Amino acid sequence: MRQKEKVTIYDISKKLNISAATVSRALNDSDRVSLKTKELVLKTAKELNYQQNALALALKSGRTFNVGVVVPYINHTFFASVIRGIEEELEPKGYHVIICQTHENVESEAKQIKTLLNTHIDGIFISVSKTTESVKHIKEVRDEGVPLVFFDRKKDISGVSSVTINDFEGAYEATTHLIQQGYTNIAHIGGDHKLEIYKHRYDGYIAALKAHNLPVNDDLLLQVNSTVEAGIEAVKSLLKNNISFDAIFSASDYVALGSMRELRANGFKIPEDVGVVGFSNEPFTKYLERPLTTVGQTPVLMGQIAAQVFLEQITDVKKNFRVEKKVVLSPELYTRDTSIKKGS
Amino acid sequence: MRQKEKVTIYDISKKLNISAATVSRALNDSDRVSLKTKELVLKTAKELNYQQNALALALKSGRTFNVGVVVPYINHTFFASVIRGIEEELEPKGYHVIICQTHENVESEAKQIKTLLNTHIDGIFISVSKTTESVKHIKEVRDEGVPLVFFDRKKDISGVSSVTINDFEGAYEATTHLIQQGYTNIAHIGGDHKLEIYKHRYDGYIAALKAHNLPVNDDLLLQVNSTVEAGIEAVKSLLKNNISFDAIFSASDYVALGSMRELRANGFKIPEDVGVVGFSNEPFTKYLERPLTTVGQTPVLMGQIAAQVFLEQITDVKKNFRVEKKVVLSPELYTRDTSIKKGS
DNA sequence: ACAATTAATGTAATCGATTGCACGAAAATA
DNA sequence: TATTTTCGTGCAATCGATTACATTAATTGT
Repeated sequence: MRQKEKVTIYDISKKLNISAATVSRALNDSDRVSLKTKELVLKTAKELNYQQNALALALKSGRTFNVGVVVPYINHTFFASVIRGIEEELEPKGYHVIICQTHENVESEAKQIKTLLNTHIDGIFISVSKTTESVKHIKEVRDEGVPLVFFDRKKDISGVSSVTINDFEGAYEATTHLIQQGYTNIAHIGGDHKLEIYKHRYDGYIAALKAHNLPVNDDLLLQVNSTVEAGIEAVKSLLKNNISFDAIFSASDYVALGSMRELRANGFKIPEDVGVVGFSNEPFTKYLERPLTTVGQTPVLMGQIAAQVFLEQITDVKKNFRVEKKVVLSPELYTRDTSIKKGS
Repeated sequence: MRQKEKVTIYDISKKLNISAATVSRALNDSDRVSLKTKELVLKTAKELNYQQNALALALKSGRTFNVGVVVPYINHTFFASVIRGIEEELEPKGYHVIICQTHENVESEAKQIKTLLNTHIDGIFISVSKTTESVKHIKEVRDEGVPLVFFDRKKDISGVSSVTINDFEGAYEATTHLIQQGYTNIAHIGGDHKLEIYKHRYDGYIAALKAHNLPVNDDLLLQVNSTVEAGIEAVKSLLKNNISFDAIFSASDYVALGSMRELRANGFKIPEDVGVVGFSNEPFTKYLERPLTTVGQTPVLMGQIAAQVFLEQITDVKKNFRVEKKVVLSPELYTRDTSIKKGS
């Protein structure tokens, strides 16, 4: 029941009357050890239930086989799925994933990164928080020579790779879909443009309107947080100001959900009176009484690719040169109830 | 841009022409170092931007200040909130939380635990997976002398502490609430009794029926997975078999959601025709068109308390004795639309 | 049969920090 | 002034594994 004494290579070496160096070489399958001793060592290692001490190895080699993933919230399906993708790709290679959440707070983000560096992780995957403006803490990672890969929410830093989706395209398609359904007065409830993704979604929305010769009405443009409450408030404010609209393209499923709730509370029918499209394909969107049309982002794939980029990176570092890789994935529109006009 | 050479205590010792031992003692504020050298060391440490090498320290001391949290899914709000609670409590003490998910798979669970042990974490928090029957991998943790704390989903192992909620009480209250609303034919869609929590919820349901002199009808008892799909299937099966019921107490919000969907698809009105109560107070329950009555579990508090139990444990281990602590929290019923009969 | 290879193993330093023990110097005591 | 404490510091071992270099033993060639 008490602390089990750990078996070391010295225990094996003593038992076999050979040096620890030979044991180490045998365990690492070096060709400078006779087959006989190799087998002997392996056998006794198994007998004594030897487990390599990861800390000692890490101290010596500088590699921990741990990578860090930094996300705003782990309970957002999107991020959880990306993490899943990273895990799937890296676990077979012996890596372990350390997950950190920032709760959309830069200070927390900087702190988490610092802790990760201090834990000597071999690489960092990050989707920056909304409040992140200064990228000093991120540049530090790069300058320490630790591979860093952005996913989804990135910042432009030279020498740093990223995997994102084409938010512009997703927004363009979503908006175009609404237009094709006959909606002409489409509001856009987006997010803070400090985050590239929201800027791109906004741009896609605008481009789609222009491509179909629809006017851009500033009254129909809002920037809010990605929460149900914010969606409720957004619609309240539109209604209060007597701004007319017949559709909402939201940059967030949560906001879309809140919007719909408030619209219904005010007697609007969806999609008859107002069409709604969200963004992210959160699982709940599929299970609503009226399933929500939304833009899906292939997050698992994003994680897998981010992991691959990391793996390339570390082999490149060995070769002593560094590539900056920017991968952009294509989103997919899930057309469901909230945007299909009955008449059409 | 290249690997920044890390500053060690030897760099400081060289610069000041003193031994590394003195530097170490100065940095640790030992009383065996003169105030003068202490200040000098601290100053140069800051100048050179010295960062203690966590790996070396861990190798020497045996403590990493990392704890592992093992959960089925990180994107379930309940688990994410527990993790949040653990973080809140442990971060100020210098601990870092490593999060692992098992996807409800025992093999994965055993593997994650093995990796955690190999990473030399200082403690493990775990909510076991549904498929976990053998607890060999968990006993190993205890036998290695690593503090382990169960939360929510536990197994009975002597010498291991746990923090759970009173599932019996939650289920009893939920069922009683339905009865008081006038429902008399209450189905229970629960989960696999291999998990204590589902057994307890079942027991609470039965106890409430008996306490109100209602018969227990085996036809109204189902065990399914905690998914929307399973909820749909469950209702389908009830309807197909012509089993009459006027309420559903589900042990999962997801199942409740699926049930409601299928009920509405078949023309049933909620709560008029059928009352529904879920379990967990998932965020979406609040935002449904008809908000769902459900049992809340104070997950953040659960995490905080689990962390406190861990902290007590490690001080106790130092004192060389071990307490087995079982904390049980009280759930809270959130009464919302789906169980309030208009008439009443 | 003896020198030259080659193969197998051992020695010791290293990664960075901590700590028991020893030693010299200064301070306190007699 | 002589002697004992106390104080500050250094030396060296330790945590566990790896690896350059040295050394011994075995094998080959001539």
